[in-house]
Amino acid sequence: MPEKNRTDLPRRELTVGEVATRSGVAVSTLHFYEAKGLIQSMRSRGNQRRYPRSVLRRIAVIKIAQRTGIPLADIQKELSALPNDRQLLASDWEHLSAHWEADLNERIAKLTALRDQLTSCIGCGCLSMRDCPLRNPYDELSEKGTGAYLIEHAGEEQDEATGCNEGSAE
Amino acid sequence: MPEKNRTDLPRRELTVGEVATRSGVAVSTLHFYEAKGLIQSMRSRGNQRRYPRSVLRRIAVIKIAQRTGIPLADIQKELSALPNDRQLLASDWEHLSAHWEADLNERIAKLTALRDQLTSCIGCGCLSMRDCPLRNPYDELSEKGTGAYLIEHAGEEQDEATGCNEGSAE
DNA sequence: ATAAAACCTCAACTAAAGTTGAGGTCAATA
DNA sequence: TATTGACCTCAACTTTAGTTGAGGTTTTAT
Repeated sequence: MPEKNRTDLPRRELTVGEVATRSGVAVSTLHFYEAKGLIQSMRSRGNQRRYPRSVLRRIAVIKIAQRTGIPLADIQKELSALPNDRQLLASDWEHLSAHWEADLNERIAKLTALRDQLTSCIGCGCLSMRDCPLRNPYDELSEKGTGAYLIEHAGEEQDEATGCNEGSAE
Repeated sequence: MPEKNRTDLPRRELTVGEVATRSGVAVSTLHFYEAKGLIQSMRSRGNQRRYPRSVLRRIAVIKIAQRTGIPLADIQKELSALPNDRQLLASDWEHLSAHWEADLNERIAKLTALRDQLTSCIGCGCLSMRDCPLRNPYDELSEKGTGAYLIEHAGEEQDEATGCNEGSAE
């Protein structure tokens, strides 16, 4: 029966193991987050990690951001760009969460648009390069300049001009 | 000026390069997809890949599925589980797209729930393990039995019972 | 016939987000 | 005090979705 009282003074610093169980992330992940600059730790004389309780809040924020689909590198940037850099204030949370909410909304809008196109194309199945909205992802295009549009439309004139519902006309 | 007429008989088999430009994916990606069993090719006497035109439709379907967030391995499974396995019929598309639509809807619902929680928590920021809906992702839980719930709630009684809006109470 | 463009294979590399293991140290308890 | 569980570092491995490069062959056009 490990993880016992451990001199349970009301408010001590936490060990990695304690942070791990209380936050629900693995010890190796805490090491990893530290290496990536997402969290910091103090060390005991014996070089073991010791965390202030505020790290739990920080990890909670990281996990929420991840759920919204933000990559760790971006989370790190935003956390470290905070005025103070260490403690997460309520105002920080307000700032971050508002930002992430906007991000989430964008991704939801994108997926919803895709879903609607898919819905309207289920009965069709033409996938025509010219006519099918599924084949013309302009939104993708504007979000990153891959040049996909130009590539996808090269040779368009004489190719793939299949009518709707032709099945497998090969 | 490469990629010229190349004996432009009305309907020939396509080379990798042609498939690449017409589908908008790189040649290396076509190799990769073939290695993963997502597409197949015939070979010329000189061992070069030759594709039937139907491969363009197949790639279109793969790309759409990817946009919805389906991993390639799953796409491969679904494509290879098709009655016929080679040509994509309109009925196949109907089947696949209906399935993916359901999948998409689920993901949209999840993100929307998260967004709503985020919205309601922006002004709060308590992130309380006990009270904050953002900290209790039951949906995640039911989708994969990570045991996150139990871990996240271990030691709940005496810890992290922070009230709302306490800022950084460290 | 020959040069250039396109193609081939195979191995190695990339990025993200971690996990696993080896070899060794620290700390709390019996 | 000794043991055991927790901890340390560092390197290597995992997965997904590809990309890059080396070294060599095939096609096509001139």
